[in-house]
Amino acid sequence: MKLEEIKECLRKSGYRVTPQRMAIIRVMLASPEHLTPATLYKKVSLIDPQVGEVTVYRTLNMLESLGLVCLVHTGDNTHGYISRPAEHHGHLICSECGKVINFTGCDVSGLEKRLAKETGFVIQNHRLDFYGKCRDCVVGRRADSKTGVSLY
Amino acid sequence: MKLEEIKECLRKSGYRVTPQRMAIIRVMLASPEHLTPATLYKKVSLIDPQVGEVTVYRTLNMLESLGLVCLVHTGDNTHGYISRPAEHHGHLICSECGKVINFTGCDVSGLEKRLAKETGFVIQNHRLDFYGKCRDCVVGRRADSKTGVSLY
DNA sequence: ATGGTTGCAAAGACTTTGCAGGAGG
DNA sequence: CCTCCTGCAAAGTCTTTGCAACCAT
Repeated sequence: MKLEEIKECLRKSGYRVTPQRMAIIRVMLASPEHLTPATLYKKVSLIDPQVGEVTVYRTLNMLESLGLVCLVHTGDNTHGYISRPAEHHGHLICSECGKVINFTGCDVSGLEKRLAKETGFVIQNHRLDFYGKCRDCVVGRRADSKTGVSLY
Repeated sequence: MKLEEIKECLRKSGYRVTPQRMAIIRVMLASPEHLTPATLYKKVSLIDPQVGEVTVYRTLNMLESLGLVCLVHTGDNTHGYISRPAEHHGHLICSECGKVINFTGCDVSGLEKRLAKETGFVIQNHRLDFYGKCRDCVVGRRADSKTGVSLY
């Protein structure tokens, strides 16, 4: 999703477009990997030291309620957010460095129908995540994406 | 998994079998739904008021590291644990009352192979969760499983 | 102008840790 | 008997809230 579209989405939903929010969204869009609130805050601070950590939390909550970002759980009781592509997708999560790769084409509609029938659930959404080690971590090079604060 | 098997598993792993741990495990086995640490603590307190909340946390961490319980995320930044059946399974999570139903037969091996090839990931595990409303919540009756402290 | 937003500080919720006494093997 | 375990309290971490000033519209 483009920055302009997101601005439109905010305005339409009655939210204001502020420099802080734009800085946060810009960092999210530029990051292929998931970002914890703390990491996001550090990255945002690099491009706009004026943004407070509280605003990061508030903005993330707002973006999630609008469906513009997506919550990703990474196994060890931590979680991060990633900007949501237009279509439904799943995640490939590296348990070593925390890298998250999106993928599409997770067709589970057959299973979904079966489960709805068997359980009476009205299914609204699903999440399919794979956990493992990414190429870099398998060969030993340790990507620093978890702790690093580089902007991209 | 049966209580006796779990005892065996603890002993084999060098952990001791204590009344506190048994009380916690018994509650987990008796609960079809996921339990947050706080809820689990309340339920355990009903059958053994001597067990401290800290022990619940420590025991959950131990059980998870042994793979005997399974962490379930329930959307709104909360999480719970559920005892893990022998075979791999996914979850059907009710966003209304928090009920969790396990299901099996989530065959995603084709997708898994494709992703491993495309990304170089070594995939070790996956999680497939469906979110929606359970039969009870759809028809309006509100199950009290989220806040209730009844033992079963 | 005016009502949503921000940053600070503080409170709140959740989880882990240090330590002395106690219990399992 | 030795080591691991427990409970308490305290500390630590993460997230939310109250409030006055600020700013987008």
